[in-house]
Amino acid sequence: MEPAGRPSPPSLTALRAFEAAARHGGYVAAARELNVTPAAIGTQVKGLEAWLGRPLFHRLPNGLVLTPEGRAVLPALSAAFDALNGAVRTMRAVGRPRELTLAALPCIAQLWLAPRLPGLQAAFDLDLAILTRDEQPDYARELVDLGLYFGAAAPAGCTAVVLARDDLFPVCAPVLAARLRRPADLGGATLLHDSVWREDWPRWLHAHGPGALRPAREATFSLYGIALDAAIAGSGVLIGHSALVGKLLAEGRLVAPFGERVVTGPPLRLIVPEGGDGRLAPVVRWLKGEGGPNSAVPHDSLEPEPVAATG
Amino acid sequence: MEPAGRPSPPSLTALRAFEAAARHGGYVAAARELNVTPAAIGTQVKGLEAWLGRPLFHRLPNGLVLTPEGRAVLPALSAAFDALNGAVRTMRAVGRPRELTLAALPCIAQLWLAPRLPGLQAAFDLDLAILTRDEQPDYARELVDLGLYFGAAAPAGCTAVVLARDDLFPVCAPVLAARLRRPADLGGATLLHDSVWREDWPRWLHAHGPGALRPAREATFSLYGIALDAAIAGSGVLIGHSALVGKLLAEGRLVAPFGERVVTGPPLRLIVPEGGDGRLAPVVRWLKGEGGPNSAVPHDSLEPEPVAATG
DNA sequence: GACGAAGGCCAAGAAAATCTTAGCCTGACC
DNA sequence: GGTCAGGCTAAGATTTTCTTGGCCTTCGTC
Repeated sequence: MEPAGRPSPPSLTALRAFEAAARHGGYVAAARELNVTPAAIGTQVKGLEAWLGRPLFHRLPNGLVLTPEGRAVLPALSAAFDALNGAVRTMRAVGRPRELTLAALPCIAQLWLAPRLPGLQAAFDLDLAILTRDEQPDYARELVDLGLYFGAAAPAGCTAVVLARDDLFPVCAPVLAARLRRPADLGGATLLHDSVWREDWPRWLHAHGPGALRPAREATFSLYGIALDAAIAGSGVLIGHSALVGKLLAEGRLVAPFGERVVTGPPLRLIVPEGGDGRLAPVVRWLKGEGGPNSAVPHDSLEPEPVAATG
Repeated sequence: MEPAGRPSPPSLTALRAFEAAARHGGYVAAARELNVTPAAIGTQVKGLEAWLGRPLFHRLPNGLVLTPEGRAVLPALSAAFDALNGAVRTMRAVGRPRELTLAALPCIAQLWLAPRLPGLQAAFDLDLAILTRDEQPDYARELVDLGLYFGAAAPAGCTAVVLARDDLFPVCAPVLAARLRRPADLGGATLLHDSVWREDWPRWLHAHGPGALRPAREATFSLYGIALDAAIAGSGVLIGHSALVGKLLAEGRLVAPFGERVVTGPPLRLIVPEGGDGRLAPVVRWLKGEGGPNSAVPHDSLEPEPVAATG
């Protein structure tokens, strides 16, 4: 019953499943994007191949590779779905002009964005939806108007505005700082880690630390915000991100015992999907204005120099 | 459960239903295009409006009118679906390079195309699918590679090649022709009609007929091919279309009793959707070559003049 | 002014598409 | 050689989508 002859088009679901699988090079990733199981993707792709009458993927033992046919149609398909998603985006923007969806790293949402939310809402009368996600969303596919992430470059199809440079340096509660005069003193302290930023301490120590450091204790937190709370509570020393801890430093709840010794990470960027509606521009401008003054880094010497993107 | 907050996109089905409804300006037409019932379209559109949070159509007593929101998003949506359909078209072309789908008016399929099919298949080794439809398909939406219709102009998004001019004139079996020396003689004959070409006789009579004609009898057929069979059988006089009856005239099975008295209708055109794959070009060329010689009109005076495409 | 056709709306149930679960298989990698 | 990741399949469940049938309004016709 498969070569029915009637040129009834394949289902849109199948096309979308194939497009996602082809773009990601695998069912698992495609399934994640579409919020289904890999088996569902596989079924749809198989159906599409049946409709076509020939395979779209070579099933190699270690994964999928597009056939020439598949490779030939993927660009057009992807472009079409991008257009479709763009249409949906403008549709929502037209339908709910006051709604704005922001995606951000959880810690950015908590530490950078949250304090600025009242001001943002006061300035624009917006209904804000905050989406906290560890990975940047696919702006072409998801209904996200803006993103807030650390990154060296803008994702494809987006422009990016640097909101604040990001310098990494140890921070701790004032009571602990008294005992920390030189990096070597960290040997007697508890080092606090964030699980997704495991490299923060190694990077800083590599640049500024004593040769071999064996800290007294270590603790790892799955959320940077919690780690910061622990640091404030005096539990140990955490690597602070200047873009996020500026306010806490200004308030004196945290101090930077080795203030001038920093390493520089990718800056905090505001990601603006291209082709967005005009109502975004003032918001972008406002957020950009917020970036500078309020995220004050504690070292004047670092301020004037504009940040260059690193590979 | 409708304002869920999660920006999950609307279903592709709903988008497609809305797009079709907006394009056609009504659920009924959209339902026809998508092969569902109007109620299904209505449900989907309602769901999309619920997702959006505001209506896309004004429900006026006499029909639907797009709201400003709807009007704002329609172009982008239509373009996206056009792109999607284009992608599917190239997909199928890539997957089955030997397959070609031709849409044609039933009478054209029977009288013009059928005799040429063997030659076409011999020339190109194609798997042909013939789709007979009274109305031209929407080439951007349906998997149709070529169309054969009478028409004054090419549909939007298509180019057209004139295959043959179309002149209308009475035809009948030779035995009947003896009694028809002047148009006034038609008063004693049976006039054969085609139900979709009801205007053929009036048009011809208006141009060439006697003032007031009361034919002896009339008969109407729902298919032109059947009407032609009736004419061949001597049942009456039919308006012949030069593009379709050339062969029958050449064989002598029909004659044109008032040969030089014709009215000209829209020419027979080959419709070529733009953006088609390259494999179409030779087929178009072949069909164009077929148009001239084989569709011989019975009057030499008409032959030499080449037909120019009209706007 | 009654009537029928056309078009849209709705609710309930049917049908179909889609998705998940669970188990199997493969090659890759330690 | 065990484990893991990724793809395949079948069967059954779930969700989405569609149809049916009835109601309502308007419009054009007689």
